[in-house]
Amino acid sequence: MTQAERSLQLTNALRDAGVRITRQRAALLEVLSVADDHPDAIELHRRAEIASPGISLSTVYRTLTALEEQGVIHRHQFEGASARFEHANADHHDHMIDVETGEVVEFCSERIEKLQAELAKELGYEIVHHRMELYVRKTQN
Amino acid sequence: MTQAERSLQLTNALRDAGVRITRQRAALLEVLSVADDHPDAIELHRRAEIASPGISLSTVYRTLTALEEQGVIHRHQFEGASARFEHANADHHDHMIDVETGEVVEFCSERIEKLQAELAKELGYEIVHHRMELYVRKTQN
DNA sequence: TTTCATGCAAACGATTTGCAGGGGT
DNA sequence: ACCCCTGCAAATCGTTTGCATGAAA
Repeated sequence: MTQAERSLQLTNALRDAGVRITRQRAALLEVLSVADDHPDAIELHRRAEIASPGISLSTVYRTLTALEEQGVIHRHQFEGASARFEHANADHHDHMIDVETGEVVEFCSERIEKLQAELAKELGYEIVHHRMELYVRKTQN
Repeated sequence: MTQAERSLQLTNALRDAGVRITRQRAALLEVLSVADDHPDAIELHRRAEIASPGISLSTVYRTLTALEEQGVIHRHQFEGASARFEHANADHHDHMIDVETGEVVEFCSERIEKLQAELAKELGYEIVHHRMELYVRKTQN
């Protein structure tokens, strides 16, 4: 499936869910699908203005909330920073945040996930979702 | 060592670090050392008012920041909630948050910690600190 | 043509801060 | 005495919301 097909499929699904695809929303969807980093609302606003000049910050926030509710994007609240977003089409993963640069690296560990589930079960719980963030620094040499 | 001795030792250490022990701070330290839950600033303010009537919320916030800087307490930013605090005299642990009740359960896994360190190392990082939160629900039956 | 979405400005809630007076040490 | 700490009120910052207008469907 090409990128254009995937994009069309997504907008159709959103329309079916009652989410109107306006110029502003199309711009944000494009910006999000292209992004390979984890931008915050302000940065997304900046990027969306290129395709949709005059788009307001409230629209950005409202759209991000709507897309999150539809499961199209994920919202992350890293320490001491405003919320950062990413497209949800990748597999589940967790994050390492470079404390010097703010750069985010994705990683995944089946083994950790399994241990988490076991620990929860032992205490009589099931996991609804989890958050695991490693605040890291580049090792010398 | 008795509780009273531990408390005296702590206030002496704080004084040595240049942190004056005022009536308000003593009240907060007492409230924090007695708490077996993870209260937020508003709740701590409420509790501190018993020992120190009229204590202001700003003083609570300022003191919490100071105590955190001294390593006396830990600050947790769980999802969709204001910061919650706990005394730092226990061993390292992570948290499960019951999404229905907001109740917090502490847990610890050497194995997970080890895996985290390995994963970071593989990517050329060392862990400064981490955050692992399991948002859970009581299992039926 | 009926909603739902937008832009603007104002509201929000948690937390921080400037200032003048008070209290540890 | 010195200067840090307090209470108050106002400021901050990211985010949300009320409202009148505009545009998907």
